[in-house]
Amino acid sequence: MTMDHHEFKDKILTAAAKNQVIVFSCNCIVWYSGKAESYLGPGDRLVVIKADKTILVHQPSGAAPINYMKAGTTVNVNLSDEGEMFLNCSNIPLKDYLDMKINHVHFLESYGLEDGQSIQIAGTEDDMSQMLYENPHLIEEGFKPVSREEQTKYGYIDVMGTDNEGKLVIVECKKYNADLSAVTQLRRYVEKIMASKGLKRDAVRGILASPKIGANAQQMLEDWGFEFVSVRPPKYLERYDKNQKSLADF
Amino acid sequence: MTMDHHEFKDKILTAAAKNQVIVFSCNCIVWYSGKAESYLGPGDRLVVIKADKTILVHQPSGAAPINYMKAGTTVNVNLSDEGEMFLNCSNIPLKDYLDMKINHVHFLESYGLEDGQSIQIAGTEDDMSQMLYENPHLIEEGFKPVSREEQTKYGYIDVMGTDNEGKLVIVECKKYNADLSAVTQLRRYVEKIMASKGLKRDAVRGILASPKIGANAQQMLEDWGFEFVSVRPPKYLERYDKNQKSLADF
DNA sequence: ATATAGATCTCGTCA
DNA sequence: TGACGAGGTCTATAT
Repeated sequence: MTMDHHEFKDKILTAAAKNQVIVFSCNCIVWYSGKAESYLGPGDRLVVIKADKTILVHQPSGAAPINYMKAGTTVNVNLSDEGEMFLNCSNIPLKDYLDMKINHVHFLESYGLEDGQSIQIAGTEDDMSQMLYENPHLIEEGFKPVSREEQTKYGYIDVMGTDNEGKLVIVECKKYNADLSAVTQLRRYVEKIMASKGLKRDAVRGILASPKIGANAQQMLEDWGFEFVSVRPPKYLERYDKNQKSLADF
Repeated sequence: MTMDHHEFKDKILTAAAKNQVIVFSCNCIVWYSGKAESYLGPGDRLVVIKADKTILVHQPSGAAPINYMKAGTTVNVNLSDEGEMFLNCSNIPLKDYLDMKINHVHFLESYGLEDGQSIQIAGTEDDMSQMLYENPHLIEEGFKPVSREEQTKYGYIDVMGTDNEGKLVIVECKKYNADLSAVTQLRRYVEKIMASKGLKRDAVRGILASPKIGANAQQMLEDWGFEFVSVRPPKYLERYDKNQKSLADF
């Protein structure tokens, strides 16, 4: 495909005005200025301009965009007298600027995409805290949950309850590996509760519930008198088989 | 553009075999199973298959992909007897599976992208800690930095030094707003140093250096006897003007 | 491989 | 709008 600069400019501006999703591949140089500044030398990239004017610049490898602009960006194409082409993007409220010198366009497509669907996810930390709330014996025998996802001034405590001696128990759960920040997070909640209820340290138990915990995190947990309970994340829906038998389970 | 299933399958597999970057727009349903499970009902999406077999599924809005697969994924296209088409992606080592029922393809392009460039970024937290190391008066008069980015057993301490009384000072810097986790992070470092050097609490000062700090974080900081120093993130390169005069500065 | 922390994090949620 | 925390975070770096 050959595409001259004027054709590129026309296609971009027309599609952008219609809030189409635009994608093109090109050889380019990229400058960004805003919360940080960056420069990316010449190379081939894939550029996406979304319906909400989110802009993504992707290299041929890697999951994350190498450069991007948030939704609400203004897009312009400018041609210089010397025959150079620039894609100039600005988001004034955010003080973000992204500029590309486009040396060569490999292809360009645009289309009006319609999608009102929201994703449904199972197996999150929220599912895990719900599992613990509904199956308190997974923490220990005698544990009585009182609240879940308590997002008050005490903090966003996953599960709170009492043990068989009536002592307050605060549970922080992690889906995967519990690390140092998980321990400090638990500690922060315990201290908030202590302060707000005027309790002493030995009147509150802190429990970190996760599949596993790192050695350093374990040490810090013990140093602070907290406990670790090994809990597997909730069993997800069965992987649907090749006949899609269980697709309807969603 | 009209494209039948066999043509789609052929184009995908051919381009994937050549490690081209593939992008197509389609109406589809998406299932994911791996670290979690998800379902996304029918809608229009943009799908990218990169040279390293990273796969991204994007909705028309938003910066983040709604589904993705990490590099090294195996891609297949399967046609059912009933005329249905599926893009089946699997990453066996990661136990990740992504499957799409593709109802209609709006467009498809692929191209062999070459890009050996690495991005250059200014204005990161690392730049900020370097600025403080080289301009210690920004912390306070008499501050003498000793180490930077100390990633030893003591932790990843941004800047460490001594004040004009010879007391140990630990600085944690944040580019933007310092929040509760920044305070607990600082606290963790101070405690590690205290423990490793056998120092008492009043022998170590902890300073949080950032442009601003939240009210709750400020309170926690004071509760723990730490200090806040207002520091602006490093001045970036001047925004290049419209004549690209300063582009060569990179 | 694991551990640790930053990120122009993004995204959702709630006061 | 800001604050707070989760994320299939991703990515880079060090051990």
